[in-house]
Amino acid sequence: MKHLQDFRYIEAVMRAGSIRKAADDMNITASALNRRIQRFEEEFGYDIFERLSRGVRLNPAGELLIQHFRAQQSDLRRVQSQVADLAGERRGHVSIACSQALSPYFLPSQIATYRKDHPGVTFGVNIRDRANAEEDLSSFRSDLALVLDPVHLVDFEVLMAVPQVVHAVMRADHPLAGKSEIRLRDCLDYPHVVPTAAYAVRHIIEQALAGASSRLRPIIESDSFEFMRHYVEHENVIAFQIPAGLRLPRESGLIACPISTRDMAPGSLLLGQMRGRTLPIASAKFAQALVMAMRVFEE
Amino acid sequence: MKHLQDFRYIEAVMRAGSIRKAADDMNITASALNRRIQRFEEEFGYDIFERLSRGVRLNPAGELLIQHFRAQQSDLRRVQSQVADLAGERRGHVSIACSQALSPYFLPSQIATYRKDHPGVTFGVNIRDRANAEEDLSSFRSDLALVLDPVHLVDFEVLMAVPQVVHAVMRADHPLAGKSEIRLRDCLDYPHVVPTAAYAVRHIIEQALAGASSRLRPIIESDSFEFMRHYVEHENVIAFQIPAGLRLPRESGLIACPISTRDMAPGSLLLGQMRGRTLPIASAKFAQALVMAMRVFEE
DNA sequence: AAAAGCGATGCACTGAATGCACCGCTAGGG
DNA sequence: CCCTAGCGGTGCATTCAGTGCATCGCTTTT
Repeated sequence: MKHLQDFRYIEAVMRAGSIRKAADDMNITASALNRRIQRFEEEFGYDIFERLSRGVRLNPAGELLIQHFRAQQSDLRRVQSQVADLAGERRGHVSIACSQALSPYFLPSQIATYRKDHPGVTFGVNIRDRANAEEDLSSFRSDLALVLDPVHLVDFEVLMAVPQVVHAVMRADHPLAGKSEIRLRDCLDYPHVVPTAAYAVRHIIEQALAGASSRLRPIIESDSFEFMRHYVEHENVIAFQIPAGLRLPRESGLIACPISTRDMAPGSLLLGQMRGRTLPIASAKFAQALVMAMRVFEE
Repeated sequence: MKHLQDFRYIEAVMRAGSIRKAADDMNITASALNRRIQRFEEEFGYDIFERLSRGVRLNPAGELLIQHFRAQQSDLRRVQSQVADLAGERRGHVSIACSQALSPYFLPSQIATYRKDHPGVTFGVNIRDRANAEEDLSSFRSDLALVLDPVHLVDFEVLMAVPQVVHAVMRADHPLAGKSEIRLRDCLDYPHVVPTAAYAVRHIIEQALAGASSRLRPIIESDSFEFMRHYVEHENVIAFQIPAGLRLPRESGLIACPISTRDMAPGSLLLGQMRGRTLPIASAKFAQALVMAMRVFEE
């Protein structure tokens, strides 16, 4: 869309940090780009860049403006999607930021199910940790976010929330296997692997241990749940995961067992969007489908 | 802002109903305008006008697009206002749609009070009946609406609500004067003047009389509360008004007396904005001040 | 002191947007 | 039944806003 050209240039300058570099990126001369920005600032009424000796940087006014442009661009896509819908095309694109835990089973199966009914809809899946997912929403990079215990909750409008009790994952021949629930301190007596601090599961465990006498003594810290789950198959250790991130068929030889809620508060798996935003048709419909799917985790 | 030029042209065509008329209005040739619109439709991906033999008309896609443009334009004003605010200019513009009842006393005094502290803020006051006020919000013509019993409440986000018992206004020498509250049927035994059907006060009275044996026999129907209040000074009749629309000093010789709530449900005076919209700083601040002022009508 | 990198600006040029003239079509009226 | 008025659409010449080039003045780095 041509009327957003200025925005594209401004964003390029913001990214590049200098007009000349941005001009190079955008295949235009620095002088032309410079004048575009000067003209825009004049029309807008205020400078949006502060001129430094080594380039330029957005000032607070510019930050506000970028946010406006992003919202506007996203809303235009929503309008186009709605128009496509009433033109009977049934197309659309859904972008979703989600926690790593959901990437192997939950989200793929949900998307596959949805695409059976809506083959024209395409998806963008961005794996983000609990802090970054919200930023994805507010910068309009993702329409939806599916996150365990997000950090700030500003700009995060909750569409659905379900509790997720952390489970201990172990081999079926582990001494603790077979119980209906496990105490956290029992887990710590055995070798265990835990996620790094960026992950909600780690955060929940740390919270549970705050003030307690026991401490984590992980033999492995990892930022990959996939790695940890597979490691359990090799060494008889305990890993931790939430139900929505699990699918353990009998032949895998692994079992999952809930940690007692006496020891540990359940996490909250939240589906959310940017506060106040009207989602494109496709994203809104998919969010609806996710809400239905999440009901299985409700008590 | 130059990047909204296409929008201005599209809106002009929508208003004029034909490209040629719009071209005339916008001081451009019809061919240039025609091509701008064709180019835009191509970029956008869908036609936004249906071509009739006597001109053009927005199709549903166009309606959606216009709504998008209006929201975008309004949001750009908000950004400019916020930038002005952080530039220390403390300027801004507040547009408010309000019921006629509030135009003589309540709103002027509120605005005057506000402008004492914020002399840089300008105002646009649009008198609208209870149906039109909401349309003003959703087309972004007004930032705020202060309305008695609005009709639809779609897109209307309530910021504050206070009850308003309809009062009978009469001369101090009227037979009914001096009571602490009046029954509605007693009013009807005396000559009375009522607002026309577009007004909430009339609607409340009609609702109260639905199914009752008494009926309105107004000697005058008017769409001006100002006229009716002054008419009471000339002929000893009863008029109706809400407290927020009244200010009757002793020397006016008029008194107001509440109609018994046994006869008539109180109306609701609502302050609202377009649902989900982020208001410009100035409007949000003024809304806050109005909310405080409306508290005096709370029970 | 020199070099490198930056934003700003004067000047000539180019191409996208415009204006003009005209086409084909439809609705409404004599 | 034709005829005219009004409409959207289009080919072509023209114009001016946007661009590229060269260069300036400045700051930072070497």
